[in-house]
Amino acid sequence: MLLLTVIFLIIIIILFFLFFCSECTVKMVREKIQIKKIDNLTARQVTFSKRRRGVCKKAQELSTLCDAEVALIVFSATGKLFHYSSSRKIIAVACSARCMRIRLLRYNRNCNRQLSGEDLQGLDMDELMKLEKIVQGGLNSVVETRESKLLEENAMLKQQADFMQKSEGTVNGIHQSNPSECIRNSHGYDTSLRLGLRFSN
Amino acid sequence: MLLLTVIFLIIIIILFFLFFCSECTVKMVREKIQIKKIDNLTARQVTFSKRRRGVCKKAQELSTLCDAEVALIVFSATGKLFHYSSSRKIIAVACSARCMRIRLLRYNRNCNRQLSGEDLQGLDMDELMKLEKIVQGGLNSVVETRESKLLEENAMLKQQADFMQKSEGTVNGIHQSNPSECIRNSHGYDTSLRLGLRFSN
DNA sequence: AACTATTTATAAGA
DNA sequence: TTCTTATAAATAGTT
Repeated sequence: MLLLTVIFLIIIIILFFLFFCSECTVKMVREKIQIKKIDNLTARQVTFSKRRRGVCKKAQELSTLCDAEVALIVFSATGKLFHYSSSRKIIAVACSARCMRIRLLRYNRNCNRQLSGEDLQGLDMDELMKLEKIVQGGLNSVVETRESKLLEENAMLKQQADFMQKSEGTVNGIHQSNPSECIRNSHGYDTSLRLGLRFSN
Repeated sequence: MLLLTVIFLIIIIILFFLFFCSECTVKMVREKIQIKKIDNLTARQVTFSKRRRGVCKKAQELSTLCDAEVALIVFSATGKLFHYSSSRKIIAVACSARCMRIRLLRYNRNCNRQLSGEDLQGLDMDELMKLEKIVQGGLNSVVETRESKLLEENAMLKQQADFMQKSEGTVNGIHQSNPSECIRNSHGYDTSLRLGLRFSN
């Protein structure tokens, strides 16, 4: 009887020991990370690889579960492009809307100077939220005055082309040297791409 | 002594009971979900709201931790737009690249017909991965022949405008009726936006 | 909107 | 890079 009691006591003690031991190691082994730039290059690259896949998966799931259209665009610090889009149209829609806005801005301003590279850089989705009203108010005038605006439009397009050509071959101001290294996405495509655009913060 | 032993036995039994009880309820209370469209409308909307915030947070974290440029664009099933972008440029870069590609395709094809709505819908990021080579091979000819192509370019732009105007006010083929309902993003902006574009699958 | 039991993502280490 | 493990984080179901 005494022996039995001792055995049970030992079992209880072992259980408590295991419990508290794991409690202690919790805080030793892994702390929650701070959301700030990871200093160590290797760790940053590993985390990028893991989390990029994680975000992409989440985006896909959101699209499938909730019948939503989702597009995700990621440029690594080395200038590689990765993307996911739930349908072929979502990027086209966003870009068409943005192109519309650029052109409508020009009409509404009655501005004759050429659109500069800086103007192009400053336009993004943050400004798209005002698109609807601008489209409603400005589209008719676009159509009505388009004949007299042909050259103006083309000046803008030409400037866009020049802007891209000027920065050709540099990303983050550094010439890329390893074009063959690439990662394939979930569709099996090579999405590694040097965009040929300056991309500074 | 006997009493003590019995007490320990009872403790052990209770522990095991609790253990197995929780094991059983595991499979009762929550199964892992299948990644397919959620049938119930309310559940789908709730999940959309939760997961959209989740993906957006993940995108932000990826950008901060790994020094990457990230853009996320989400259209809900009702046509509302939500987005996150780590810098003001990433969408502009993607759109500029896409616009370049549309125009270069036209030059390379030596095609005189007007770009149709279908052509616009078919172009997206999947094709952007080939951009660099096209830019390298085609940009010079763009600049050289631009004078004779002014009208052709404008035909394309005009067609884009018409395409947007034709579908004005409908998303997924359904007229929206609640323009005032909106959700603010992390920047505090109203990103709810009816794009005025047909958006079918 | 809040809770919580569970699944999922992922940091650290190998 | 990929695997494992243990913890942190996200979230499905419920209230």
